[in-house]
Amino acid sequence: MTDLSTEHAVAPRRRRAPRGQGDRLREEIIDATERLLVEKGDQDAVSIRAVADAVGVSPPSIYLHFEDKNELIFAVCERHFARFDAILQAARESEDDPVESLMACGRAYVRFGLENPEHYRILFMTKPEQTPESWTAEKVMGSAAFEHLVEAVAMAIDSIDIQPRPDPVFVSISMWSIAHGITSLLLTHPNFPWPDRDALVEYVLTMPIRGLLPR
Amino acid sequence: MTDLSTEHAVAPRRRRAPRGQGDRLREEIIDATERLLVEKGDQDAVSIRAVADAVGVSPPSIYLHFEDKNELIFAVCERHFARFDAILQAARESEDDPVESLMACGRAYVRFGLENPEHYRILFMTKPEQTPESWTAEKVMGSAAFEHLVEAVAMAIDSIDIQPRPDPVFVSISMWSIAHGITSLLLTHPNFPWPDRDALVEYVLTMPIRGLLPR
DNA sequence: TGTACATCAGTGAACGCGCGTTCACTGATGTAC
DNA sequence: TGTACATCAGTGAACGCGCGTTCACTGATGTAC
Repeated sequence: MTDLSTEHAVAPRRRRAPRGQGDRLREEIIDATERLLVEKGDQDAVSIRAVADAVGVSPPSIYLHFEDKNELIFAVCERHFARFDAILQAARESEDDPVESLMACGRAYVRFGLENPEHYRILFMTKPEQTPESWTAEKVMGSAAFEHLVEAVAMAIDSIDIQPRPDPVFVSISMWSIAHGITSLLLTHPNFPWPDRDALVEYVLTMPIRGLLPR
Repeated sequence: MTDLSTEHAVAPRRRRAPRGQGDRLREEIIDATERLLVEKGDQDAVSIRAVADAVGVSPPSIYLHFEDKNELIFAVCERHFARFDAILQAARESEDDPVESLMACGRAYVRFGLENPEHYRILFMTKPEQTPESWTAEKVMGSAAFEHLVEAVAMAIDSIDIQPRPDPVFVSISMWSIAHGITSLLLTHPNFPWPDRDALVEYVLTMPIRGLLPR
């Protein structure tokens, strides 16, 4: 470590981008922000100055590429939400049986949250006012991720042929809230004497489906 | 409104407490903090200065009664957690049938969260490091509230006589996580196009119990 | 009944901090002539 | 081939802000004599 008085990592001064490639800095800024977010584990600890230091650039340079801090965080969110969706899709396709496929989604959801706590926090646990503008519910609702979930639920429902056929959107939302419940509690109360984590996840994830089965 | 330049409400300067009743200020401070918390709807917006202004006292006076800000927030938490437990207990006793009694608990839980969003946030949605010291999981786990839940679950289980008898603690935790899931999602995503809220709550709360019933 | 004094419940002013953001600028690089 | 110039990717220094907390203090109130 060669830094003298600063608390956070300071990258060596970055070389200026060649003409016409000013946008390269934009990507570097997003990368650094995401890295900081993970390292510090706290959205509030990620300041414009810290990001600038991590990139090896001066604070005002950030403003060449982002309107304000909000927009920067938003960019990070978008990128990670896409990754989140990709992971869920991969899990879904890993199983042939529709019900198993749905369960795989659920497990992947919880795992994503536990492995990316700070991203999960920003995506799903941040109060509305603190969320970057335009990162609204419509965004989530209209997102590929949510559509994919509804699809998976619909296929599971059809495969076990329940009468009367429940609304896949309603069941999807229930599943989402249940997966979110266990994920967020595990994140906020890591020291709680949880029972076996996998068993718990398995149990609660099964519920919305099992509840639908005929008696 | 007669305040001139300050943003938040400033109480008239408070009259000094008579000899031997210095502790009266302590209660007034907790009251004011709680009021501010609800008004501002943001834990971070509650500053020592704002609290002092709300009470009608100078900032250093706070330190006569609390070690630091952390301890002040902690005091507010404790008080509210007790209230929370009382509400759940009342709900539980409002029904005779054990299963109905448990459901009443669940509904009361969700309602408490929605009606006291900022308190709920502090109690259950704050990251471990931000939580006041000693407001640990052991606190929650050992709390009256949790014991009461386990009791209610055990009674419900026994009343419907499931074989083999599931672990009431395990089921309690599942119920908690499910109630928490729907509560916290409703809080963080108020603009999401939720289906009928009561139906949703009813549906997810039923799950952990229905899942236990014999096929 | 009067007064010196200890105690108690506070206060006023200042500390150092890190923050988001703005402003006027600089200096390397490519281009026109 | 040489040079003036516009453009572009940045920079340095400063702004005002609100924060938690500390320090030396004040002045009303009850008590001892």
